[in-house]
Formats: sequence, C-alpha cells, structure tokens
Amino acid sequence: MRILVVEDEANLREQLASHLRGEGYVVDVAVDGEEGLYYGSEYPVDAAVIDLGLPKIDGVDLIKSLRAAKHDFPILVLTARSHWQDKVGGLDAGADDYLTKPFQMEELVARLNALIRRSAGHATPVIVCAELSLDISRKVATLHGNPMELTAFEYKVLEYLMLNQERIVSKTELTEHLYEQDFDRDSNVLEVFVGRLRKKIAPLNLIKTVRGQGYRFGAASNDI
Amino acid sequence: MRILVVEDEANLREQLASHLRGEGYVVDVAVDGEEGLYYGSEYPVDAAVIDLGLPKIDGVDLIKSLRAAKHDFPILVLTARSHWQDKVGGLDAGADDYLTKPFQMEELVARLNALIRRSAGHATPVIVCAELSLDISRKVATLHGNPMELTAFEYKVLEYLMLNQERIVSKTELTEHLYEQDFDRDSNVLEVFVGRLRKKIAPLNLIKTVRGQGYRFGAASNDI
DNA sequence: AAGCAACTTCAAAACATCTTTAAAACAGCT
DNA sequence: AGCTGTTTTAAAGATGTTTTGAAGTTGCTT
Repeated sequence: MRILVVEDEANLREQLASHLRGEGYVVDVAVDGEEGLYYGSEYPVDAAVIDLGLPKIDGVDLIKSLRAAKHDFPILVLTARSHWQDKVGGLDAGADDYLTKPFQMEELVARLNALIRRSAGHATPVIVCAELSLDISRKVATLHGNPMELTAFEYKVLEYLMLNQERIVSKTELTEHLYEQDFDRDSNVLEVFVGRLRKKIAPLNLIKTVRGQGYRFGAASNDI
Repeated sequence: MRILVVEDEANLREQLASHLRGEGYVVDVAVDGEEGLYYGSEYPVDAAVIDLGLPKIDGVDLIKSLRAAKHDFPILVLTARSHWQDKVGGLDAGADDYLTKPFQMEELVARLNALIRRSAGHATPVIVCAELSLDISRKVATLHGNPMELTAFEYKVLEYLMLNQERIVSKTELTEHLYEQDFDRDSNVLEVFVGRLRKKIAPLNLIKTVRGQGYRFGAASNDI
C-alpha cells in the first residue's frame, strides 16, 4: 500500500515515513502542499496523511485541490491541539479522519489501516473469501482456521489482492502500490510471489490469471 | 485502436507509449507538431493525445491544422498546471478533452476510452447488440448473460466491429487500426479471427460478410 | 465450370506466464 | 561487527496459450 505523507516539519516527517515504512507501506513524502498535490496526482496512492499547517498551499486547500482533481483516496489530517478547530475545516474540505498532535504512531497506523480497508469497501478488519480470511489490523491470514505462515511480501501481495477482490489487478498496478518508484519493469518477482501464494493456499484456486491483463482474486467460478 | 501521441519530452513520451501499448492500443509517437501533423494525416488514427507545449508547430496550431484538414478523431490535450489557461485555447481549437499534468495513466486511459467510444456514437460504455454485449471499460463481452472467453486479439476485433456497427468495415481498415504498420498485407489472419469469433457467438449471425468489401456487424437482417 | 474471395483447419512460431534454482540482500543474534 | 538463517530477487528453462502462416476447401459470381 502506498501512503502519501505531507508534513513540513522535518523531524516528524522522517518519523512518519520511517515508521510507516516499518509497517510495510510504500511511502511518498512531500514537504509542502505543492509537492503534496504533485505526488497525489502523479502516483497511485492508497491514502494520505496531511498536516494542516503547511507552507505554500495550506493543508485545507491541498485537500480541496486533491478532491477537486477527483482523487478519492482516504485522507487523515493532523492538527495541533491548540488549533483543534482546524479539524472541522479539514473534514469539511474532504478529509476522512483526524488526529491531534501529539499522537501515538500506533494509533495513526491503526486509523490508516481502517481507512484503507473501508475505502476498499470492507467495513470490518477481517476479509473472508471461502476458507481463507485476512485480518488486516493484525496482518494475519488464516486458512481453514489455521494461521498461515506468510513472509512480509507474500502478505502484502495477498492483502492487495484481497482488498481488490473480483477486480482484475494488473502487474503494473501491483508494483506501483507495493514497491517504491524504482521498480524494474521486466522482473518476474510478482509471478514468483503469486506462485508461492498459490502453493500455500492450494487447493483453493482463488488467484486467477487473466492473460495479458493481470490477476483476479475471488471465489467466483465463472470467468469474467 | 490506433492512438497518436504527440509529446516532446522523451520521458513522458515513452511512458505514454508503453502504457498505451500495454492497454492494447496501437501507438504512433511524434516528437513535435510537424511530425504529429504528418502521422495524423497519414495514418487512420482513432484518437490523439497532444501536449500543448510543443516545439516547431505549437499544440494549438497542430490541432487547428488537423481540424482544417478535416480529421475528426477525438483529441485529448495535456497542459501544465501552471498554464491551465492553455486548455481553453486547446478546446477552442478543436480538442475534445484535457488533462492537466501531472496525471495518472489510469485516468488518461479511461478518458481516451470514453472519447473513442463517444466518437463512434455510443454514449455508454456498454454496447449491446441482440444477446451480445460489450463492456468497453472492463474489456469484457457477455453472451446471453455469460462472460465470454476471448483472447486479446479476438476482443480487439470484436470491439472494432461493434463500435462500427452496421457499417461495412474492410479488412484493410481493420488491419490499419489493429496492427502496427509493418503488417503482411496478404495474410488471412483476420479471416481466421473472424471465423473464431463467429464460432464463439454462434448461433447468432452478427458478423456478415460483404463479398469484396469487408465485414458488417449488426443484427439487421436486410442487406445493404 | 472457371476463377476468385472467403472460410477452415492445422501446426509452427511467438509470446506470456509459471517453476525452479541459486545468488544477493536482509534481519536477528552473539 | 560477524555469523546464521530467512526472505527477496534475478535468471533460465519449462509449460501452456495465442497468434500467425500455409495449404486445402467451400461457395459465390460470371
């Protein structure tokens, strides 16, 4: 999953970026609203964390611009406790949740997880498909009731596919959401991981390949 | 479908070309307005993507020249955000839609699809003919309510024929829109594909042969 | 019926995807 | 830091599907 962080204060910015990367997210960092608008328009981000007190373009204006440009990924705003009224402006402008500074990284991660999950159309933190279920908040997959042994990357691939069930997800889309920008276009890593996942969830045939287009996760038997 | 891309910046140009080819389009690339005018006049393109800040002939002039030469394929212009006023000039000159940089490839593809579809006279992304329907945006054909299994090329042929319903489409026209330039003129590939398509949509007789002229797709029983 | 255009069938070539393997990179430990 | 086991990546070959070329058949049109 790809997160855009827009924060002018260097210290907090780096802390956010490194903590989110530690959680397995791909992170784009922007130091001001202008850069934030650029990244938000250029890359397929899955969620954004935006500080409301930004130089150049104000946080609220950034959110308005992003929404005006029809970007509908969830946005979590950060506000200083002293300016808590700002949060109203942020939510009005189109943000989905807020957090007042100072805050715990764990809480930020939990809320971000929830936002991403809900934006993919899942109300609960557990996605179920046939005998396979995925607990997004605990990052655990369960097969026939037994927790699966997945490596970090295997989990990421499975999560992205399950969050986008029944939709064809191209290899390009997967790399863009799961890797930092410098992805080698003609590498077969994804095929290797899909292969491993298939082996681990066999005999369930949940990951279908749509030749020339990508992969589709789902229980549906009829082809699309 | 054949797309003309006119973009001077090498990086973006290659990105556009490779992404559109990945989507199954045939792509002609031009580095400046002069080349753009040449390709637009010489090849039967179905749509064009034109950057407004071009050397030699300016983007707006290129559009005017193309329109003056009676080329009526849809044109999508790209403008830098800082020069957003340009878009008005582009639209005035005869462009059909615009996108400000930076943008996401998915959006460009979606708009291009919509433009091509509408220029063929279809308002919605789903074209229906008897028991056969085609969802252009999802690239899926449905027969009697069941999704059909079509290969990439079978789909392309069917899409072109359905977008040009009731019109006689020659084999030359099909190859020019579906293949890159270097195509063996006296090959019978198209006949093979039409044959496969007919078999798959049988017993519906929607693809009629007009001897000596080409094929005509449609439910109409009376000959033209 | 001859001549031509379109159709069918089939197998080779081209291509996309999958599998296997081993090297490289990484994380955890001492 | 250096060692060890694990994860990720790159490369190469195997597999399976799609596309193409070729040869033969059908059937319209004159």
